[in-house]
Amino acid sequence: MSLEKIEVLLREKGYKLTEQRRLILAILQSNSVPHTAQEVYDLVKLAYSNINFSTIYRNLELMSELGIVDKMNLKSGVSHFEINDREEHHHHVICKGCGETKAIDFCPYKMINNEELDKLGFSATEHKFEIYGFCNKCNAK
Amino acid sequence: MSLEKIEVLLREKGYKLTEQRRLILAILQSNSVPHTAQEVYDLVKLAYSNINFSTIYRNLELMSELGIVDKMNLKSGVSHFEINDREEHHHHVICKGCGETKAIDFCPYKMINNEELDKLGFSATEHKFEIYGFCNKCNAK
DNA sequence: AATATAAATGCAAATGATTTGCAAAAAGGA
DNA sequence: TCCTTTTTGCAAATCATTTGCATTTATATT
Ligand SMILES: [Mn+2]
Ligand SMILES: [Mn+2]
Ligand SMILES: [Zn+2]
Ligand SMILES: [Zn+2]
Repeated sequence: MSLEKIEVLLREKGYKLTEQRRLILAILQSNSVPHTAQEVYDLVKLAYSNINFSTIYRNLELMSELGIVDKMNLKSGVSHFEINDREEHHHHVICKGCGETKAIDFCPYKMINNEELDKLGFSATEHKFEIYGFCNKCNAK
Repeated sequence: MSLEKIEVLLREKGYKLTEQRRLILAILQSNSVPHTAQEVYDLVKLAYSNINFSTIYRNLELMSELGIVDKMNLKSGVSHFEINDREEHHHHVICKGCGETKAIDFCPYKMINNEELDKLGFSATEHKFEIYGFCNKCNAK
């Protein structure tokens, strides 16, 4: 999603595009991998030393409600946030050594047959698929 | 896994099968769905009112390291623990209304072709797959 | 440009889940 | 029974995240 599109989306709902929001988005857009709130905070702080943690959290939360970012609970229990660029969602491979993540294109949800869910009387809204392991760097050690 | 097997497994590693551990296991075995530490605590407390939270946490953690229970981070960020009965692992459907979970047999990992992971230079150790939505009860409301 | 109003921020304190240090208690073997 | 090691309960600490509130900022209106 382009910054312009995001701005429109915010405006529509009565939200404003502040400097802080711009910076948070810039971070997320520059490297499209999942970041923790802490990581976003540290990086934003370089350009805007007065930034506060609650601003980071409030905005990541807001943007994830608006669908601008994806919020995900990886193994650790700490939330990770990633910009929602592509029109197709994707899943990840996560290194337990260094934390590096890579996108994978395979989506298991497309494989599942809806009868199985119907049988359970369940209407699905979302799903999560992640593979954990070690990247080649961490494997070598 | 039977209680006897579990006891052997603990003993082998120099651990003891205490009353508290027995009770925690009994809870997890009686209803084989994911429970939070809080839920386990509340239920154990009925039979052993002096039980402490740290005992619950320490043991759930230990048992998950030993593979006796599965520890999972569902959407909420609160850890859930489930006994590791079956010899085949399984995945879950989780109701966002009432929190009820149901097992599903479909495992996406079996579908993925290893070339894709090899290309990423990644050696996989585990994976997570969950479907979120609403059960028929919660849907009706 | 000055003013008005709602939204956003920084700060400090609260929260909730989980972890830790430590002294006392319990388990199991000698 | 005695000894050694593990386990427990308790209280306090930690870590991520959230909240209340006074102040500041963004933007629309005059
Ligand atoms: Mn991604
Ligand atoms: Mn299950
Ligand atoms: Zn998918
Ligand atoms: Zn699987």
